[in-house]
Amino acid sequence: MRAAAGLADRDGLASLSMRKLAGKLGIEAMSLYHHVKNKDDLLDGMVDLVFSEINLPIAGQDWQAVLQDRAESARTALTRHPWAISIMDSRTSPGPATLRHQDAAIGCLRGAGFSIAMAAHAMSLIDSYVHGFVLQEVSLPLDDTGDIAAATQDILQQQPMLSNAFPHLAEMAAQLILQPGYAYSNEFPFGLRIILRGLEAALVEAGEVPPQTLGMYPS
Amino acid sequence: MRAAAGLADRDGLASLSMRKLAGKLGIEAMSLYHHVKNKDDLLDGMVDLVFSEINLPIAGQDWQAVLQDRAESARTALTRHPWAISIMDSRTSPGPATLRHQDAAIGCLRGAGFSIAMAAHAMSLIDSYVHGFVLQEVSLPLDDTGDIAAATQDILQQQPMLSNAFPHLAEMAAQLILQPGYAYSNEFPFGLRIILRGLEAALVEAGEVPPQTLGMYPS
DNA sequence: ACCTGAACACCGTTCAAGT
DNA sequence: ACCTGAACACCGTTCAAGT
Repeated sequence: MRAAAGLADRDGLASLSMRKLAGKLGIEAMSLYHHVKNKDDLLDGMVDLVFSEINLPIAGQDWQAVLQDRAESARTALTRHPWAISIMDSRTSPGPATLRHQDAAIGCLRGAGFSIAMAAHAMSLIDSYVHGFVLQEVSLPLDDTGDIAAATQDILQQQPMLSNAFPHLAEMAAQLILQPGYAYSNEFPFGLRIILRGLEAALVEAGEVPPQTLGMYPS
Repeated sequence: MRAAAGLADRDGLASLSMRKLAGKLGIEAMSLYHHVKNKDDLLDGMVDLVFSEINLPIAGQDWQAVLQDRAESARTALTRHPWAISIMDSRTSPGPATLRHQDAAIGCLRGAGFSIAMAAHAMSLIDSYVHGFVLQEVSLPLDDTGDIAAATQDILQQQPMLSNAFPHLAEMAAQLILQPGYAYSNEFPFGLRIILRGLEAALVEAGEVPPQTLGMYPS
């Protein structure tokens, strides 16, 4: 699994083949089938390996800290293995690390007073945001220095009419994206903060957390 | 493009090949290369086709209605073509429908008083949520009736120890997911509402919308 | 139990040749 | 301009055979 993840990290998921993986391990391709059922089974294992790199939520911490650390840690692991996000949700048989992680997260929320339904709401919202953000982040056309400006300028220069046809996109490109120091990654905390605050408000509305404890969670 | 999307809708993206697409069109595989540069070019066109099915935001509407309709319409189009979400963000050359859509959305936000930075924040947050939600939604192991209960029970029964090792997952499965009538799709509005409310609050904090107009947007 | 070579049914794409 | 057949360098996987 580690060898497979390493190859996918370096060359991309598309160029990971049973033959190349075997080559890296110094064996023949067919020998792999004694350790995994098929390539799908290999991908299952690789995804579970990534999940094992995400911080395990710690019971007893306040729920906002748990969700924030979980979101940031998941994002770190998923950007370290850019191939993971495109296959993790479509794996139908979750591995042990995946199950352990989800169970711990739900446990923290339940311990903090979340109802089952509200915990499901919260997990869906956070996971959707994190997965969707990473999905966009890992597929940005960055150059070697991690800069998006060059690629953006390429698109704009391919069609000089573009600035006229799409004035708002052109404005955003010129005044924000092409500015030195802009990085899409920095958009992450804004959305995460809005989501955590929103969950806090929803909890109070649902009467699942006493309003007077709100002061505990600086926002 | 329409033929390619139809094949991918029916048989999945993995089984879409240049040879099969040509067969469906009654020509030889190599003839396709006179209409697209390569398979990547074909995928670009397919993604742009999906974008063309998303409602174009209408200038002048209030921004919450625009963002909500955009989110729901995007989700509809993306679930109609389940293969799209896995490739749409990694396309590096956006097509005309894609650019037109993004430009119109930014225009609506700018017209409603959003700064450029805040519009970028809002687009990133909404798109991350919608894409991430659909990414999870389209890869759920649903049976023919669209029910997830069977698959969930399969996982639980594969490992009877599972309920002991992962009590919170087991509880959520038994008391929520396996209940008749539960559908993951119904989680969508909860997160969307939290995000729209949060953006409203962020706008007011940033002084980009006068607080007294808040009454216009029922939440 | 673990590994191997040959083979099968596929891929995307190039190229020279047709109309 | 548009299409075609043969060919090349790949795939995942099966199977019978080895140690």
